[in-house]
Amino acid sequence: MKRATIKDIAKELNISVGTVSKALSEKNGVSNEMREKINYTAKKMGYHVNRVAQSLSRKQLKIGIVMPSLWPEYYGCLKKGIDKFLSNMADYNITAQYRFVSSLYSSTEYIDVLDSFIQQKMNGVIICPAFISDYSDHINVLSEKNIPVVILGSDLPSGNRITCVREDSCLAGKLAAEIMKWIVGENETVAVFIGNKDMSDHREKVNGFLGEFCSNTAGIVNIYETQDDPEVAYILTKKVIKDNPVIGGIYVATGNSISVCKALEDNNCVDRVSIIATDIFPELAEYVKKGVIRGLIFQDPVKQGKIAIESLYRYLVFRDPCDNEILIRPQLIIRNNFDVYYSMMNDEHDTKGILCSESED
Amino acid sequence: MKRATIKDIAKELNISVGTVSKALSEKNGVSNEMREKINYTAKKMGYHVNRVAQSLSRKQLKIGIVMPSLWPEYYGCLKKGIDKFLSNMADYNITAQYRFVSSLYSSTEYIDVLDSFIQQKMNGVIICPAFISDYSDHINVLSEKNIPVVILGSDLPSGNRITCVREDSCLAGKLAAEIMKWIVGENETVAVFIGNKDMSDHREKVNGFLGEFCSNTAGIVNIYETQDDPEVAYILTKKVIKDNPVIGGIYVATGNSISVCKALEDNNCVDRVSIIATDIFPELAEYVKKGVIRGLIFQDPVKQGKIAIESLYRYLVFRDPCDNEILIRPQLIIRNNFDVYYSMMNDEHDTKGILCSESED
DNA sequence: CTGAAAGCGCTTACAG
DNA sequence: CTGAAAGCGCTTACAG
Repeated sequence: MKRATIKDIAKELNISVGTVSKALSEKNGVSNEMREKINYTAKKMGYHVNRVAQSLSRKQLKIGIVMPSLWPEYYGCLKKGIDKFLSNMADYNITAQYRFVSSLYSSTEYIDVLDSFIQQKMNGVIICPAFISDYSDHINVLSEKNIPVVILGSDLPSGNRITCVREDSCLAGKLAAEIMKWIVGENETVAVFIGNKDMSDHREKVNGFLGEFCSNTAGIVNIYETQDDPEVAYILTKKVIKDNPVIGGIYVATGNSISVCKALEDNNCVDRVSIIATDIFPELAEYVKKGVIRGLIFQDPVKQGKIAIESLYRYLVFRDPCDNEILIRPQLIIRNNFDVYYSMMNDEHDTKGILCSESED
Repeated sequence: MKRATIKDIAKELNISVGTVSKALSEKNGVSNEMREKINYTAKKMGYHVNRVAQSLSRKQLKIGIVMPSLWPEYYGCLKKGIDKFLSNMADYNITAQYRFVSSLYSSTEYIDVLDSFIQQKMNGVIICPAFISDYSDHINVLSEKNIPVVILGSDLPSGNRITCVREDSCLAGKLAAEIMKWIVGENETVAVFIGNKDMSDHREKVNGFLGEFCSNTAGIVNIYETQDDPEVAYILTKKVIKDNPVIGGIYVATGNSISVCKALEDNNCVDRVSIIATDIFPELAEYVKKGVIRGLIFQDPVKQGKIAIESLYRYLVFRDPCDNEILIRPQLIIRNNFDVYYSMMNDEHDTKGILCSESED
């Protein structure tokens, strides 16, 4: 009935609990022979470490986190997820230090921060990459020093990390396409707006969308880059609806849906063209209600942050192996459930202590 | 920097930690004067109890759970959610006892179980109601003995419970209707299948659906009872498609979607009639792929179970207040994301320890 | 390499 | 009503 403890193992083998503890947590200072005996007995007795007792007694875990200070709408959500985990785990003897880099295009800042994390003997590190990313060597330095690294938000081309947590972009594109097919007429065309064709997750969304949308129809699709600039998105929308008289829908796979909606309104096209948007912003509510935006693909960045630090914690404390990549599944939002998701995002009381995980299972 | 502990409070007031502990956990045996001084000082020092230390030292929490043994597809999911929480919280010194009642229509079995829970001095109780429910007096007996009760799955008409965790049926109906409007043609009619018109959550789904579907169209809708019987659902479908030559969709708000799909196939109507189904079953996969089922409203019963026991635990240990009712928001599933949800449900490795909650926030 | 001891922050019988 | 002490299951300097 009662679970076996290290005390039970120690008694069984007539040794001290300290030795058992050291062996089981893979520390040095135990002979191989002893270690094997202990592991064998632990397995035999069905021993599982008690995490509660463990976190009460071990010394504090130090996590370093680095992210851009720009784009708070996005990176702020990742941070919110991390903070949420941290506050839930406040009793678990874990502490985190944020460092913010000011440029999206420079990697020297990242390198400096990473160095300081090494000097501070952080137990683990989370990196939210910006655009340019040629510091994979430095990630390898961390991993050589046995400091595990989790990449969060979007992946890096290389570097030795334990996992990368990001959205399932391809599925996002597919879902958008599946809905789009229901909404647009048979002979209408469709446009896709993304930020940048060179970014892998943007490309994945497009590929997902095209694969699904064109699967059993002859849907004609054009792809446009907004550079994640609202003004570009506005002008582009105007141009697209002028150039394509039979356009029926736009999939805005990036954050500029508000400008797109405005442009549609200003040109009296809201009845003709439907929008599938990405993620939730306060300003979207109005367009969702009006039916200009017919659906949203929500890629829960808060959840991404939560999962990232949870994975790191589990790796550090339980030596839990990580999948090479953790993809967060996008959620489908339409008019009627917009409110619940929206209030979920803004709810302050959701910071109250929470116990049991929503790791993607 | 370091958080205040009861030791700090005791030192500050020159008293023993035992007294501080007793006062803070609202136990007897502390003078009012002392209690107030301690509470004041605790607040002043920003004290928060360390839940980790607490659960290591307190005696084991005993939870009693009673549910029907019938309908394992449904109640089994609620149980799975509870079990998931329990396994995540295995180190938290908490134990549960399940009791199963064999009839959906008798309340004497419930009363017997509840009595035995009282005798066993359970710290808290979870009740999953069946159909007949005239044991609210007994729920009040529990609450008089300071045994908190959580109702799970569907609510009871009365009785003093701390909360009830169930699906948001009205929203489920609304979502089904919003999608249905996209799918069916302007002049087509629609049918709704529910289990029983007398059950409040079934009625709520219908009301949600009607309110949304008829809002800005002249959609004609007929409501049918399947009695949750696959054969009835099959016959009914046959009848409905015969009687309504222009029917375009059926919202199956109950668990019989497989029979409905079969009936459509057997009568060569899959191209004419689209289904919006409820919840995920293995047998649905085929019909989702084929496009017979165009959308599913998933009301995560596993999550309901998880949230129910989490709420009870939090109430017991932290005295966290509960909302009178906790409604789980339904998720929208279409062809492209069916697989992720399906695998999520069946995944065994998701029972591995998990830390941080998905309580509805 | 191994062990004895102190400690993490709390609760809980048991004395006084 | 209050306090001293043992204990929950583990880790970690420190001796030997």
